[in-house]
Amino acid sequence: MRTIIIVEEMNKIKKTKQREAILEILKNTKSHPTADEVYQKVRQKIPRISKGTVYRNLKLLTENKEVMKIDTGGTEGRYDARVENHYHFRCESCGKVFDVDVPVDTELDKKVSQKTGFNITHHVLEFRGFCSDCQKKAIISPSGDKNKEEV
Amino acid sequence: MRTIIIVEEMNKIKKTKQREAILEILKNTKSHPTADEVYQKVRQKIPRISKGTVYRNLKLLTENKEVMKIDTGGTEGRYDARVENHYHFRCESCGKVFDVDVPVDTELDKKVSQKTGFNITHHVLEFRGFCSDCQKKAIISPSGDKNKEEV
DNA sequence: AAGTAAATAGTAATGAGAACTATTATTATA
DNA sequence: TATAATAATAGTTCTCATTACTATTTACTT
Ligand SMILES: [Mn+2]
Ligand SMILES: [Mn+2]
Ligand SMILES: [Zn+2]
Ligand SMILES: [Zn+2]
Repeated sequence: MRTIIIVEEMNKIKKTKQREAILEILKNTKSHPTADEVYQKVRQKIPRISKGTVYRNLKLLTENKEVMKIDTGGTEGRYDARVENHYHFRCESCGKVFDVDVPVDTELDKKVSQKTGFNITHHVLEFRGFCSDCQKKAIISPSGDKNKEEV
Repeated sequence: MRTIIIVEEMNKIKKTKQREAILEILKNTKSHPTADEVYQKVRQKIPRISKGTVYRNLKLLTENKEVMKIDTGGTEGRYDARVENHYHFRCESCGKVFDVDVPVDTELDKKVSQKTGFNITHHVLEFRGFCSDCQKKAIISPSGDKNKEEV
């Protein structure tokens, strides 16, 4: 009787056109789309793709670090093919998310690690406010008008 | 016929023991509880309180800036009676959230505002990694054991 | 070409949170 | 204090993002 040690019993990941299409879409957009937005886009190429497939592959791609999930700001996750750590800005009016290209402060992680004793792997930084478009659109309503009433 | 101008037709907020109990709980904890955790806690004082009441009041208190909602890190919102901006650390193993007391970099907001043209009101910063407890608990499994197999 | 295991489409289930509604509690007023 | 007005509650249903399930299809191995 021979003894065989199987060193690695790895799950083999098969290449599919669905997953490739999803990755391609994320590589070609800067808008940080939600799962549903990715779904709408990929349907143009693969009309019979199911939403479950989109979710499953977004998760897989995230686990494999081929894309990153932005989990800040409420309910919907957003996806980003730019996988190295970087910062974002989220408009509190329209909800759009933009890249903010200032250097990532890795020293801060070390500093806080020292101070707190936590093992810090990274940090997530999101700026909030109003984007250029929403600033333009903002209409200052005449003071009090809404709640004035004649009796 | 007299003309009366009602300058302000304000929604009057009534004081309730439910809302006061919720606020009290948040003021007396540092653990950044979820809505459900607040619900479990407040039931000890008001057993017949409903979950909807907890959600509604957490929203109201957040709108009134008496508490703040932490909306980073996935699905569940967490609540914090410390309302001035400050940073957090989230353990990626147990999910606990801790305060990180380093000064908030408001200059960064100005800098990014200038650079991008966004009207930035604030930023949200969350450190990620493993808390002290989870570092201790971590057991390094003998290399490959899990996937070794005898045939 | 045949065998296998992973991935898919389609559908059902889950779970956080919001909406709805009849009843109750709080505040204003006579 | 009694009465009236209306905000808030309890309990329930609904919504919506995401995951789980399952029979069928597809990709890779031999
Ligand atoms: Mn990005
Ligand atoms: Mn805090
Ligand atoms: Zn905007
Ligand atoms: Zn932990």
